[in-house]
Amino acid sequence: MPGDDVEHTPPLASGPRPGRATATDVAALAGTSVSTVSLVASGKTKGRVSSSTIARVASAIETLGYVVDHTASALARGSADVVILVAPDLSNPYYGDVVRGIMSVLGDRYQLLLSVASPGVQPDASVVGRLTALRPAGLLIDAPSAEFLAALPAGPATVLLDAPGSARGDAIVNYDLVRGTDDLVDHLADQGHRVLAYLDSSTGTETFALRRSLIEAAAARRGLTLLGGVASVVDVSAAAAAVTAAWPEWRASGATAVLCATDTQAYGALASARLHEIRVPEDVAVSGFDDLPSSVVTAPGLTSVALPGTSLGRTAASRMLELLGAAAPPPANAAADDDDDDLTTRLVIRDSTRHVVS
Amino acid sequence: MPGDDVEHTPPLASGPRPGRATATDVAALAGTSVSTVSLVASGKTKGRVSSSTIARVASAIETLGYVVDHTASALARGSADVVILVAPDLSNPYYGDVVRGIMSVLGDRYQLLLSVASPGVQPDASVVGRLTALRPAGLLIDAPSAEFLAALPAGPATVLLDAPGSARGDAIVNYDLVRGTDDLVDHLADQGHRVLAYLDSSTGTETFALRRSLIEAAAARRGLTLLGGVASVVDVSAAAAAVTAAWPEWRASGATAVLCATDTQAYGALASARLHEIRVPEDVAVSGFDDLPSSVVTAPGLTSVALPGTSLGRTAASRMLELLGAAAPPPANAAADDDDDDLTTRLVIRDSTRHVVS
DNA sequence: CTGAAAGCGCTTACAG
DNA sequence: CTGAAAGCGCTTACAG
Repeated sequence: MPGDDVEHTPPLASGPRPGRATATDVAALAGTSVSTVSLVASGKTKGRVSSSTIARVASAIETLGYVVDHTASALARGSADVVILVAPDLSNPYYGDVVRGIMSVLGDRYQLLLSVASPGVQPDASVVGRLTALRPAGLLIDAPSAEFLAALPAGPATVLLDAPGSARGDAIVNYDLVRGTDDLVDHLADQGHRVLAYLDSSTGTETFALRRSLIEAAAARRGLTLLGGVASVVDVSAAAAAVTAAWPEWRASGATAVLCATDTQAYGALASARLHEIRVPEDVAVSGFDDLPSSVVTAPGLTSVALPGTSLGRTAASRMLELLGAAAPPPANAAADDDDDDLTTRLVIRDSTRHVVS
Repeated sequence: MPGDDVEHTPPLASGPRPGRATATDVAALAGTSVSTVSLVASGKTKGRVSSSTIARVASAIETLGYVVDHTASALARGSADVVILVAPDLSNPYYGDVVRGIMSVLGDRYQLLLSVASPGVQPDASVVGRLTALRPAGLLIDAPSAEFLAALPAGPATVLLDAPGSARGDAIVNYDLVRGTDDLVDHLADQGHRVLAYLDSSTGTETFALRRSLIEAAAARRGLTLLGGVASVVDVSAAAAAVTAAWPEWRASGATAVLCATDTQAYGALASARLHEIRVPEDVAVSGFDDLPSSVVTAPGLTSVALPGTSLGRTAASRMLELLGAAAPPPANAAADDDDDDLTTRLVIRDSTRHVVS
């Protein structure tokens, strides 16, 4: 009789083991080997385990609350079910959207590990070493600098987010920034602005270089003058200080609009304007990028190029699942072709630019 | 001659090994055993390894760019150098501060892994299982619900953040909310308000229950009426909708001030007021909690109870290092006693409440 | 279909 | 001071 040759399982009288149940515990309870437990736990039973054994093991797993030890599994398989997101900064609420998009696609299959740098500082090579020591299955790199990319190891699957201009062999997911920036400059030109000032981000990531050059191109197309050379980190106070310092020169050059690389910096511009009794939009128009939730309630409401962060996250995560050979969750709408998510940026016009320059 | 008995190291002619160098590689290069490499790599050489051996191994480590494999190390030691932060939501920029504070204290010693739930949803027991399968050295739980705490495993070191009312044996780091809420209610009472409306968070975490009860207590102390029962998730639009719906009743009850559980919800209140042409602060005063960076530039500027998020993160991380037996970095100012960081909340008064009710 | 065995790369007593 | 060996808990050929 099958089952008779099973040694009497160690008396459970000794109480639940301190700590987690192991595959050995499950095997003992189910009367099988650890190999079989592993097969069942990882779902690789197709044509290899009888259904009665599967049932027995499954119930033992259930009873003991067994969860595969991630560390041991990672060591044995050579890589962990962990995807690491490297992002420059978390204080920008915009990243919350990206993270949410990523997690919605990754689901339970992979853990998302976050590696954040200090504001304005890019993670360096030593970070990369410690990161890969965790044996991640994949690396998601948001808004990287060129130096950081150069230090990246070749090992794990890598997807770059918001990294225009990177020519590595990696998968890259970028916003379509052209639409939003063109619309922004067109809108300002239509309002009668002739001289625009640009507050850049000093973070030194490619996405900001692209934003600047797209605005330059659009300004040239419309015959507008663009004043550059001013930058700050992505922080309200720092941006306010930079704007305050730049103001005399901008004024002298006849600038009537301040375009900022991020909404956060635009908040600084608004604060600086308020402080110096410069009226927005009457004296100067102000715009940003990101369309943060709070941009609805600033004084005045902030015109902004909206970046679809959740779409970026979802698309990047889907790409990652492809690279990892895991099936991406089926798209909700079968109409879409490859990308279900629209990465087009979109201009949101609010009162901060609603004034016609005479 | 020491070193002569070293087998000629495998010909490097075959090129750098694909993948990372292992302790075995280092041992071969240095002419020692893996045991010794392990000792040197982890700095446990005190009285166990000769300085010449240390030097040899160190240089081999340098040469090969050896980094201890985190996974294997975690398996051998029983726990990983990973600290997991469980937070309800990342879209609130306030969490950026907390994360920054935590990382500044954890430094290179531990990796911070982030587990975020969907907005308004608490992570449940299955999350806990997968979390502990990673063998984290510690768990940092921010703003947990009672149910979540009940599902927590006893294993890893745990520090609760912003979890008033939790009576587990865990280390808990809380804000001192009394000061900020008392000042808020006093301020409103001084301005002549007699009936206050409260927009609660529907997230169901303890910190919000405490905020409400502290406001209730302060209102009672000052003889004010507090209207409750209205709540929304922490989201601008949701809050706006909730306020819009509540407005008739609040008006009828004579409320002249709307206190919100978060700045984000206060933004919604501002947006709703603007939409319905209710003037702030003339018709109604509005306040929040968090003092987000953008609260400086809302229209009008938002009065808010500032929560020192960075301090919370730093303090919690220090507590964690204590629990883990790792020395916390020495406090910058030796004056402080136990806590270097001030967790006192502070009322920041802006225009949204600057109107005397007649 | 099933299990014994080797191996993932470390760490840690333990014996020299 | 140093190294051989066992073990962490899995996974995966491999042989039945």
